[in-house]
Amino acid sequence: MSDQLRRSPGRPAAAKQDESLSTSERLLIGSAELFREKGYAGTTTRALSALAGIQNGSLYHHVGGKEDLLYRLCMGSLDDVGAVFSAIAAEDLDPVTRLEKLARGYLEQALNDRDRHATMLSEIRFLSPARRAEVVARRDANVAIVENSVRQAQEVGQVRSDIDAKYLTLALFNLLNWTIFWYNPDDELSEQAIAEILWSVFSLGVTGARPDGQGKAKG
Amino acid sequence: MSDQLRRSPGRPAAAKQDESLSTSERLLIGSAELFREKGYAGTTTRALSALAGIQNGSLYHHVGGKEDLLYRLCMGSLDDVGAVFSAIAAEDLDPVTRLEKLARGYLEQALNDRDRHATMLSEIRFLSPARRAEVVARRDANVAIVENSVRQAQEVGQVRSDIDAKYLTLALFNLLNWTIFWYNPDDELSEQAIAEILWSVFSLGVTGARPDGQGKAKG
DNA sequence: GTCTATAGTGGGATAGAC
DNA sequence: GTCTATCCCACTATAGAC
Repeated sequence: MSDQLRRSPGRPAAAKQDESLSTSERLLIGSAELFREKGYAGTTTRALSALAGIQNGSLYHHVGGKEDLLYRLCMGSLDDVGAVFSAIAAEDLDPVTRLEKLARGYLEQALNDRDRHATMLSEIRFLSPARRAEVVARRDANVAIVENSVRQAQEVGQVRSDIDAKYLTLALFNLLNWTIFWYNPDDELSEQAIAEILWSVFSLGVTGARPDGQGKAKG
Repeated sequence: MSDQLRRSPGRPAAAKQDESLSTSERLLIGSAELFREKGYAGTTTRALSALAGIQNGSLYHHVGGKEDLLYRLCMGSLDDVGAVFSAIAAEDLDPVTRLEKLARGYLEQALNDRDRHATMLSEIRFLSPARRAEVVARRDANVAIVENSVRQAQEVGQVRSDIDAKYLTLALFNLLNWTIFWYNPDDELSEQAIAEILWSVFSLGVTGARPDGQGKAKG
């Protein structure tokens, strides 16, 4: 796994100074930082090289080009999530507990690896069609694991069945994904506290139980 | 209001052909399309000009530069949301009904104006510091209206108080904002059906009521 | 209000020495 | 594995004619 390629949570950009990393590793970490901050199109290979402490020409000894870095970041991020998901899926859990572990595992990965994960979420469109398709397929495989858990939880009656599993899954990822764009580890709440809040809202919202005397405001 | 500057929902890019619009209007609509598709940094002034049916040099008769277009899109989008919010805030509603109307109004705006809204959400970072601060302040004012509604709903006991209004508001915007990036009007579900699902999950998740015999999965 | 032409800059990527 | 030097292209924006 690529644990060592992840910046410590909440640390400022420091790929340049870290002498313990190889140039290729610094390039990967630095590209996640820059792609997140300035976007893929707004990041120059010169800036990437500088952050890794090499000259522009030297970059092409390590990667085929700028798009290579984006591709590796996307696939790496999704592979890490996939590994976490597979481990959870292999456990013997009741569906809603599995769903909770999937959601918490995903958020933990995303928040501890925000540069790479945010890049994966928002810069996929800059990949070539072939690579984009590959990355999207990888992402869809991860989503499918969650959707299956939702469906199983519906089948055993743990989760409301009045909404299709597809849309409950999308709602869950809405809740988790957008967090990456405002979460700040220096703020008052820890990553675990955020996970607690989001799961608390989602799990309650998804069980199908309604408080007396309120019902849908529409009706 | 800038209703006429919005593409019909779900229509493909057509700013170039629409003869009923002025060049400036075509530029604004076209820039939203391109910024959403290729990002601000990935969009060239030549592509913008071409989409509006003029030559590159002519663009500068209408706008000071590329950033102008981004600024106008962001402020326009936020002003429209602000107008909707203000109208709702002026109505005499109980807090949770007001909250529902705010959420539905926001989603309706966002989904009917996806290019501009998505651009506002993801390209703000490319504005100059001064303009970015201005746009962020405008956005925060809109968020504050929702957060106030959440807080009032908590005070009258309509919404759970075990989570700070700030984070319930963030959760709500998580749920709404990310939808823009996957919603497709050509898919099976209408914008109203999506709103129904998301509000259903959020409102239930936020009332604080829990089904018997389940409670928090954490124990 | 639009055109053509172009200034001026900076980009991604390559070549070949060390 | 890194350097310097450079090619070639694309970009934003301007100038001035019509």
